[in-house]
Amino acid sequence: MSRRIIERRREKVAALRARGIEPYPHGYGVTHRTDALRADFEDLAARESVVRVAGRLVAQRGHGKASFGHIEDGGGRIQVYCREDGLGADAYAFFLDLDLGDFVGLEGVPFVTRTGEMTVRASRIELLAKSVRPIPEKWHGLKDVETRYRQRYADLIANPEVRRVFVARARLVSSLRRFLDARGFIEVETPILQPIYGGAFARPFTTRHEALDTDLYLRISDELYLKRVIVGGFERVYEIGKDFRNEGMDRSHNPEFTQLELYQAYADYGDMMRLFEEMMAEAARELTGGLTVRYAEHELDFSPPWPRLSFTGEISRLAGEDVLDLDAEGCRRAAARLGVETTPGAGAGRILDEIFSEKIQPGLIRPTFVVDHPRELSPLAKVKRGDARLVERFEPVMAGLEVGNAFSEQNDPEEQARQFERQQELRRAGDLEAQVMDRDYIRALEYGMPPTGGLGVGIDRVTMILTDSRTIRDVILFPHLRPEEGLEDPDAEEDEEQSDDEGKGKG
RNA sequence: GCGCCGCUAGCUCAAUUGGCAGAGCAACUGACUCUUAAUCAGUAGGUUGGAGGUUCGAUUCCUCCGCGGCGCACCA
Repeated sequence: MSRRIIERRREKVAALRARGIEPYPHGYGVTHRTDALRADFEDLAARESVVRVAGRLVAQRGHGKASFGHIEDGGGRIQVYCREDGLGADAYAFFLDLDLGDFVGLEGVPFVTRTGEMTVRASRIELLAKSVRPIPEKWHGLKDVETRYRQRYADLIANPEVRRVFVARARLVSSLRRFLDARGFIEVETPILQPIYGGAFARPFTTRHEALDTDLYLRISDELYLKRVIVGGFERVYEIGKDFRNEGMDRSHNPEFTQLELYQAYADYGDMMRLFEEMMAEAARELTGGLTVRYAEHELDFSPPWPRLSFTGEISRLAGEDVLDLDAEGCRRAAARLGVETTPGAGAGRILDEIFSEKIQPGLIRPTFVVDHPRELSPLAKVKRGDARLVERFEPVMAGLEVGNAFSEQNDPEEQARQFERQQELRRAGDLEAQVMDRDYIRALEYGMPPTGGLGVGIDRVTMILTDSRTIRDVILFPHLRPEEGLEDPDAEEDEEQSDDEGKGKG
């Protein structure tokens, strides 16, 4: 362990305090972030202006009576130069005594070195926060994936590209908000703790409200509440927030994930497709400057319009027969011919979904809308005009990844109630992901909901695409992991040893 | 959940068929007033993820456990 290093630095903290230097002061008057300093550098250097910069000391190169270092702040890095005859012996010794990882504030005049690097020649140095734990190695960075996820702070310190991903994520979300706000959508918030969950096929997390003596669910989607808001008269609403699904985790699933859901009155799923295309094109433009995005070995072109691909049409083409004419048994035989394993007891729709997911979706690289799903798979969608076997629904797919789900929303309360009842039957038959009857939602629809288009977008997955990330864990700051064991004991031990250790001379 | 792979110093990685556990960076001591992966000389640092077992001897072989990664199954 790093016990010796940490102990030595803790001793430094104590020694500084003994000398009347506070190792954790309350602030520092910064005049320039490093990017601002860099932008203005020539001018500041020419006028020999005194600047004050602050950041983490990330490199230190001593040369006897002169030293270089780099400090890093939110804007990047800047080189600093200290020399004994400029600072005085005490201040220079203080600089040499700093450790990599310390936060420092530094006052001085900008200049350009012989090698052409922008540098601040320090005239005063202050410690702003002592680092007692060694930061990861500067050259190889921090590679161990487990440590990177568990200690994201260390990952962010060591790996600058990680920071870029999360900046991109923030810019994506802000771009989506701007896009929707500009079109008259208003952002609302709906409950995360819900007495009845709904809006998707998934098992929920359960929690408990003690005062009410009742179990609650963490929402699996925002859908049913947002449509209640549409019933209430808001015509364009959206919410960006966390949903929670009690399912397995892999490169495209985290138990909690961020979803954008939006609903627009008087719109249908065709309108939602056009909205989504434009929204993504704008986001791509803002993040990458263009409409093509590099993902793995692919170039994804976001220029609208995207191809529309019929869900059942593609399967029929593959199966060599019209799968809409088949019952569950027929679908099962078709799946078997295609070499797709099916879940025992699954209905026709579910089997078609299994065929699609395995045989077609992985090949959908360029942004594509998969449209018109079987009714059975979509209890909250309206039937397709002209074909009662289908619903008006689409899923945008890119690089083989589903990034959303949308439909012309079911607004007939009787039909919705029938769909819920069918789900109840599936539930009784053992399908844990079947949807739950929500009588209050039916009551809301009974007041009348205008024809409405709805769209859900997986923000994490879109971020993956736009940042060329292979796993969802790379776009979530603190992805879900099993709890770390034995973390607290060693720390307690450490403290204990430190306090009663005087006579033992450990090491 | 099941299968395969991994876990060695603070970080990144080595270690022949089972035979004294090593290097670079970081750390520590010293030299060096424009360096930048600074350089040079030296020093210290390990319960090899944990617990058992086989063996004269285990980082290495076996069993169990923990954590992670990948694949399979379900979803956005």
